[in-house]
Amino acid sequence: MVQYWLMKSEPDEVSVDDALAAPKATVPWTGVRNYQARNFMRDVMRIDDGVLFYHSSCAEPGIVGIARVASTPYPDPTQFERSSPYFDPASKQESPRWSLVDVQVVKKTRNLTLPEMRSIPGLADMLVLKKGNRLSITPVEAKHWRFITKLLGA
DNA sequence: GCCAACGTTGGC
DNA sequence: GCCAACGTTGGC
Repeated sequence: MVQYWLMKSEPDEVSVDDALAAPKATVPWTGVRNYQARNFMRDVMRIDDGVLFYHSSCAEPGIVGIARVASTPYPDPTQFERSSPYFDPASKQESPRWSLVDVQVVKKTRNLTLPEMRSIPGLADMLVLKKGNRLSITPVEAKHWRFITKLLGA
């Protein structure tokens, strides 16, 4: 069964435009260092799951594109790169701690901003809007996916 | 830059 | 296993 996700990226690191410019509009979702988010990628996601591409930690946080899960999980290479900010000295090649999936942008949309999302009653119970939420990957209910993709004409 | 909220670490 | 201290996220 296809599931839906919201995945946060800091546009200073990888924006939706950066992803679109990549080969096949596909980027490895590097840098996740939270176990819950990792478990979603490693254990739950399937190829073709729907993804809301979200810009965080920026001037106008919001959903900026529709994407899809484009690979099965594999070890995040940055955990082994000594020069990377995501280097994890405790992770071993033979038992990698951090996994990721590839994400392919299907369509860039207008920015459905965080304030606009908060203003829509039908979206109020989205996990990403819950107070104190810091999780960079959250599951999205089918009703929310349908509402948002329709709203964005995607 | 501030700070609320939450996750992780490590001593005990 | 508890929990204080610390670090990070991310909106504002």
